[in-house]
Amino acid sequence: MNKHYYITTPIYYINDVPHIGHAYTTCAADVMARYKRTCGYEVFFLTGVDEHGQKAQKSALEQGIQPRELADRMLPRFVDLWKLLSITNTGFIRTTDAAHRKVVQYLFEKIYKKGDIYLGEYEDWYCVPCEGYFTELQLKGGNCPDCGRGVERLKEESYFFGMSRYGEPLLRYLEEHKEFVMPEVRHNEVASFVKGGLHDLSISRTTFDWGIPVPGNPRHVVYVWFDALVNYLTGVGFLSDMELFEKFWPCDAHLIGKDILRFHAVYWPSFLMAAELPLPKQVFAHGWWTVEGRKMSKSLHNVVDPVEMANTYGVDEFRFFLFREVPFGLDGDFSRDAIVARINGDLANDYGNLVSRSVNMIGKFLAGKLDSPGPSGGTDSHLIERTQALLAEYQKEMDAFGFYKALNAVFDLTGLVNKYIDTEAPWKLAKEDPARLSTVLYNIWNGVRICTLLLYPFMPSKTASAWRALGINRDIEKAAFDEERVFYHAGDLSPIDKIAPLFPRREG
RNA sequence: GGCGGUGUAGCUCAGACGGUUAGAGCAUGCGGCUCAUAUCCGCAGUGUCCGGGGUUCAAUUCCCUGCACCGCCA
Repeated sequence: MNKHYYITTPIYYINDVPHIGHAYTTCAADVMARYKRTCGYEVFFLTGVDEHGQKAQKSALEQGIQPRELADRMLPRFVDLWKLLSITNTGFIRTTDAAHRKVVQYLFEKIYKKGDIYLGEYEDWYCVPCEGYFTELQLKGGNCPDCGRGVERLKEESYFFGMSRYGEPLLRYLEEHKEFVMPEVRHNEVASFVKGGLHDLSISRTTFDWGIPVPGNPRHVVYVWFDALVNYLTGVGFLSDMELFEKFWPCDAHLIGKDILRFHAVYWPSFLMAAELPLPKQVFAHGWWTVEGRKMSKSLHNVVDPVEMANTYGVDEFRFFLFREVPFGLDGDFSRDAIVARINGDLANDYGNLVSRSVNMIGKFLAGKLDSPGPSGGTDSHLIERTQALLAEYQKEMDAFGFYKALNAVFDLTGLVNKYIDTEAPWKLAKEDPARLSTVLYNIWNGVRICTLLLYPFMPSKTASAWRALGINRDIEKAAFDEERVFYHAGDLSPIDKIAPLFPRREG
């Protein structure tokens, strides 16, 4: 196999309780991973957890346990969630992995020896919960501009990364690679930030020790972001399995929330340039979810729990909603009304009902067995041509993380097939024209099959049921896009009979 | 304060290198079918395309300006 695709999520902070935002990024990566597999790519899909840092150390201390033990306890929250949400990651990294420590130290040392890391002194206002320094100007009323809590004056010896000298090369890279940061708004933000000039970056801490020690100076631990970003290398075998690494690096896409754009689009490429490693092809920053029109926050008690959503509405329905409701990259609003409307409208009425009526007609009118098609007429060609056009659109959008538009194309297709059924009226043909009937049902079967194929990355389990109901014995997870995209007559189908409603309608 | 974006049907949004009746989905109303999860298909709408000015034979689409909201930075 020579087509490779490497996609990542951020590593999630072990202290966090997983919410819709975590689920969003990870599901997006999963949708892309599944899609790329159907397109014949060998996919490496990495996610994981970030365990280091002052905040985790503090929590552990409060609970009277070691930070590592805290991490062990919290880990299942993420691992179990990904299992629940049908996530097909092929790699999972913990920043406490020995292999990771080795990579972080290796790179630190390499960049140090090169002269891009030097020892200096850092002084500024520091917010402990946010683990961030702020300048006098950034403070809001003397407090942390992010969380509003108090800050303390801190001075520490620190290693600095000479990021200032990477401003120019980075700017050039941004100009030559318009797709490096997506969507375009984010690209512009990054470019204007870099144009403003980059400062050297403090990349070690001495105020706590829960982290990776700086090689040769264990009083320092490596700054969390240096530690965290490097996971993208460790996770594909850098140093430990260079064959794997060579196959997948540079990364095709880092998926992130827009809040961590700067780390990924400025710091990370600078680190990589300093380490003389190729830069990732794309950083894609998606938007935030509000809840019933309001910002999601602990204090408002409106944090959306993905486990509850999956249990209440179904895993596939939840996944689908995330990408159907809002263009990927923009902010969106989550509400129970909205997800119910999507389930009833798109899934029950449009797609689900289409599957039901199609399967049922083949069962009822053809005794469950499809014949090869007879001569085609104008409506048939129209159906086939439009389907191919929509497929092309779907593919173009999927390749660029245009999930929303890709799904629009899918629902244009369900509309097209529903309309074809209406105009051809197989229930009449059953009485009047059996030859034409088998051609029409053959076309319908193909249309529904293609809808199902296109929905598979979003709803792996429901589409697998539909696939089986269509009589297909092959596993939908192994379906090859290029084989399945055409109308064909399959000789090896199981009898097609009935299907229980895939998506029962819900009360508001 | 600097840079960037957005403002179009009740709601969410698409769109026009300037040019005949400005679009889609949802919601609403009416009609049709009966294979199907009372589902599907068709029809009907409604809009000072944010305000003001300019360029032009012609602007909602281009330019300037004002207002509102949003993002990034300081």
